[in-house]
Amino acid sequence: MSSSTTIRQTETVERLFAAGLAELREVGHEALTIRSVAVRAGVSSATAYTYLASKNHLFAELFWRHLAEAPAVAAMGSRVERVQAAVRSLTTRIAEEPELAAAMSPALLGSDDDVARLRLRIGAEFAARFDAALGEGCEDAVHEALLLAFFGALLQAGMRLMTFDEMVDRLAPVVAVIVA
Amino acid sequence: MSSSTTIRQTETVERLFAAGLAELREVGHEALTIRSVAVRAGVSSATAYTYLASKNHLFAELFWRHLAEAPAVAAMGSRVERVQAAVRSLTTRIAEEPELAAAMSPALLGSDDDVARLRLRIGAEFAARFDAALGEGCEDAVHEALLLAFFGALLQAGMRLMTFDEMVDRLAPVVAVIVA
DNA sequence: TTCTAATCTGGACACGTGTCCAGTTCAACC
DNA sequence: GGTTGAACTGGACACGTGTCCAGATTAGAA
Repeated sequence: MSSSTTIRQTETVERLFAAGLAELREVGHEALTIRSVAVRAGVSSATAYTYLASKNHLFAELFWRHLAEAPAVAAMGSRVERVQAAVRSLTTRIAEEPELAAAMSPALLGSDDDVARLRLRIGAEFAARFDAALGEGCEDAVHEALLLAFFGALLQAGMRLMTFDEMVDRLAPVVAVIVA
Repeated sequence: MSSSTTIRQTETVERLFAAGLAELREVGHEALTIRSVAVRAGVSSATAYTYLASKNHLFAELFWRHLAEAPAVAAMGSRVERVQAAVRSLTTRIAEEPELAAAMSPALLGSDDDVARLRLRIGAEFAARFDAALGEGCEDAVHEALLLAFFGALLQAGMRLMTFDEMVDRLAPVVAVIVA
């Protein structure tokens, strides 16, 4: 695989992800099909399937890319404040793309290898951010509790038991209980 | 709908759920199809679809029925101990049916009305059990934190980031942090 | 026994999924 | 400018989903 062909492939992949996001915003994750994404990207469906293992893989990748852009938070204030800031940064970022947020929960439960890889990365990203916010000398159980509560909130939002916008407010007192 | 016809319908439904569980245990939730469940129940697929809105609905219903059988815990010991006992009761019950546990997470994220109704019931069941274990005079945030952490653990197990068997041990210290 | 109304059947339908492959186009290198 | 090999195409495939409906079966009431 020479470098130039890699460039070509990369362009195709990027076109597919861009088309995927546009399609997702426009028709939602239920109505989106790989083939409709392929059409929008100006590519045959066979090509789409060589880069997108599945709908779940597409959503997981889009979510990961979106999430990675959430701003890091300043290392100032009390421990509780830092953690709350980290939570706020992540949740508001997620809430920016409601359709992506809705698509993400079921997608990340998929059993594709590509999805498995991405959810590890995503989990690690959450853990790293909470780690940074908690700072040195913090019980493992606190870190774990925080992570689980955050995942739980994601799940509840995915189940529509709360909205992604509500997450920030619901999590603030929870963070206080856990970190204090 | 006279009472006798209701009996007939009930029998059909029960046969479907029983066949669903047997099929689930045998081939797993990926390979299971509504039609294979129908065959096993000795019923046409058209009939199956009149009672099972979807695969997700089947899994959600089976999970709910299974969960409701988790033993209630005695109202003795410290608050932390009671909550840990409640968590243990639920998680061990869930772990008894690994395939059902694996099927449940994606299923509960479905958008059918039937699924939505069931997940409310299931969420309420969790909440009620934690409520009973926590007893009087407990901050809302603690209750909320507990519930979110439990949901989070379910999600992580669904994602195969941990096994359902590990849940009990991982949650014990988390409960201690939250309730203490 | 006969009628009636609900239940169940079988099989077709439109649709999406993900796979496959023979054949075409493209970009780079000689 | 031709050759080469990767990337792309188009279109068929087998399969599962969930819907539909005309007709056969069934159970119970008259």
